[in-house]
Amino acid sequence: MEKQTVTIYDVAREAAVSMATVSRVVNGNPNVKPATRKKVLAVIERLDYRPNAVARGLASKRSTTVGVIIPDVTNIYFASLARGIDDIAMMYKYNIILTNSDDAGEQEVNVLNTLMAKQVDGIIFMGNHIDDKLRAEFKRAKAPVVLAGTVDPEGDTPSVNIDYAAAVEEAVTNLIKRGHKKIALALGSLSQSINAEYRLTGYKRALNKAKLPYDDALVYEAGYSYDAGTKLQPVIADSGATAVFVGDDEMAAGIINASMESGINVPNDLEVVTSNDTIVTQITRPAITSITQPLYDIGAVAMRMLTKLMNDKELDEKTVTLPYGIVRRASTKSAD
Amino acid sequence: MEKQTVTIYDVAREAAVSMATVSRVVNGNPNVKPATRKKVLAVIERLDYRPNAVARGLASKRSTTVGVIIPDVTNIYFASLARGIDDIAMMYKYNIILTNSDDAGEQEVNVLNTLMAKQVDGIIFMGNHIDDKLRAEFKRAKAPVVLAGTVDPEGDTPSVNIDYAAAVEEAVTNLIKRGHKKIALALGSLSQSINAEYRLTGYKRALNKAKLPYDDALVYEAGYSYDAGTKLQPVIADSGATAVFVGDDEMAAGIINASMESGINVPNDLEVVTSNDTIVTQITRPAITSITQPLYDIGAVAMRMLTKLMNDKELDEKTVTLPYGIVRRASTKSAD
DNA sequence: ATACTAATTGAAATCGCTTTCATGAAAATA
DNA sequence: TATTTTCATGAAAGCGATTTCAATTAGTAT
Repeated sequence: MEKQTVTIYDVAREAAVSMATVSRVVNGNPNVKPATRKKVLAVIERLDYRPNAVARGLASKRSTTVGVIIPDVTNIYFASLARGIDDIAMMYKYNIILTNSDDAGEQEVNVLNTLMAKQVDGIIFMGNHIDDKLRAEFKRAKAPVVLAGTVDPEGDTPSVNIDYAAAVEEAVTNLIKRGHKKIALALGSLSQSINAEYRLTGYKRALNKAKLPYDDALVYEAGYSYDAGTKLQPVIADSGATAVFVGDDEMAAGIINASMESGINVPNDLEVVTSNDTIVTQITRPAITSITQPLYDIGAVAMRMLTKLMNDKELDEKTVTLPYGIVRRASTKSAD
Repeated sequence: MEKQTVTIYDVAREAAVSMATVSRVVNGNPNVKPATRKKVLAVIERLDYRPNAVARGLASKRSTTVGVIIPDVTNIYFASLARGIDDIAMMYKYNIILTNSDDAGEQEVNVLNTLMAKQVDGIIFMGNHIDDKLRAEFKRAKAPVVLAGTVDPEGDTPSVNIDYAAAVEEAVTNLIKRGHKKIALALGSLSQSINAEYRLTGYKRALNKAKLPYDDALVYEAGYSYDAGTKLQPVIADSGATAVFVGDDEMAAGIINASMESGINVPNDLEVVTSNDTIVTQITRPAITSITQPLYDIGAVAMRMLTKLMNDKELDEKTVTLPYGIVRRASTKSAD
């Protein structure tokens, strides 16, 4: 009792025209006499004909589908970018094949390959690190790739980001201005270039400018999770740091809650600044001062760039840097 | 300078076999002499041949792609389900076309149709409400549909859920046991059946059992967001309720924070219980007592059911009800 | 009317793969 | 050794569209 599918051929027959003509009206090709168009449209309506996108993809070599590689959908930061991506994609009539990579290099390469096999017209990649293997795959891919919220120090792949180094530098400088001498830096893995080459750089620049010594021991590599934050807190407390810049909001929440519970007051004993301005920063008590990023827009702009690339248009700029901000909340003392 | 694509035909020629044979080795068909297989594999390797999934899909009428309709990826609850879905999908070699519907009926129907046009082999639907139109589309679709974390009172569509009514009943009963007489119920729209027909039912059952009067005025329809919670809090405070059951974690967080800030102590003046046990429940202070749901598993099980359906197998049970729990945290006083 | 250009159509080739069916070769049975 | 079966393989017909190119019609200017 398989449901019967109506094909372009059925429409052509019923409307007494050729498949070519049906194809034209379906695709809005103007070279069709209005009367013919009307007739075909009527048959399409009557037969409830829906073009088969797969057949169309094979014939036209365009799938109107783009691949999106994301470390983990349940990560609000990346999910927010994904939302921006999908909205713009939908606006341009593209669909999204979404796959989680867990930030694992091997998995990323795999996923990239299955996406290419599915003939996606383009790819948006999100991740915390890009290694040579991945870069090689990007080059090899015949579909354009755009990075969203993802840095590649090599910079040959188009990307959309904020200036992480500058943002961290500014945030840390604010802390320094308020008199802090020992400022901890709580990040994810330093093997990820966003940490090693951007956040750490911004941190060091701020110290340098203020002629404060850089101390390795104040830089922590932990996971990007609430639990990682709670576990890291005692270590930070022992270090004697009076402020901490954190690379992830949930981790910051963990640090704050663990601090308060062990009698360390935030912000009086420890000021905390975080990176992503997700809803988490508003939920904690105290709420968390944070770098603000136009998350949705990072995704949206990346997708816009990709549509250009997919239509063989030139990009105005290969590396788009969106503005960031800093919003002060209760986890830091009032400025100056 | 278009990159040249290697087709099955090229491989066949180079290996001096027919396309059929190449197809067989690519698909792991056992009817190929080992020597031949080896030879073909070598050519595939040398030419770096990758089967075109679109062509394959057209020929075989299976796209190894499933559509996933989600209200909003940035909603942790649904994103968690999506993660479970994707992991299992990947395990079975399926890819996910993910689209946001914003819970809007019209958009849901649209999306469903473009998914069908893309020839997805199956669909997983998540949403807060299913109306007749949508149900009709499900029937019309020739691909199987499974609901994840989504109730349909009509119950003809296979689905995976927890027993929301029972969970709410238990949670509210716990509150009643601790002496509460006026318990507020903060939900999303009552036009959504999960609220109107399940949560509200569970709430009423608990009251009934305890012979407490049901009062319309204690049931609130708000949005599922942090801000909705902060806005709703003063209203709840005015109602004289001493406890509240909330349908969404972020909303619960808003209620808690607003309460504490206006001098209403949680749990002493107001006990709060929420529904989804997302990370938010651990981040707030006090942390929130919550119904626990196996979010990841709901998605995973739904995807497993879908794979069966896609392979024309019978389902053991059409409606799967996974176990829920209740985890006590600081937003309620210690039981009994 | 006549010739010429522009606007509409249709025929047929493709897109890259799967799959059925026929066939020759090799293995098993008599 | 003759006869069946079983294995491996290839030829070719789709799958359901797009797209090129030629043919036909309609329009417009002599």
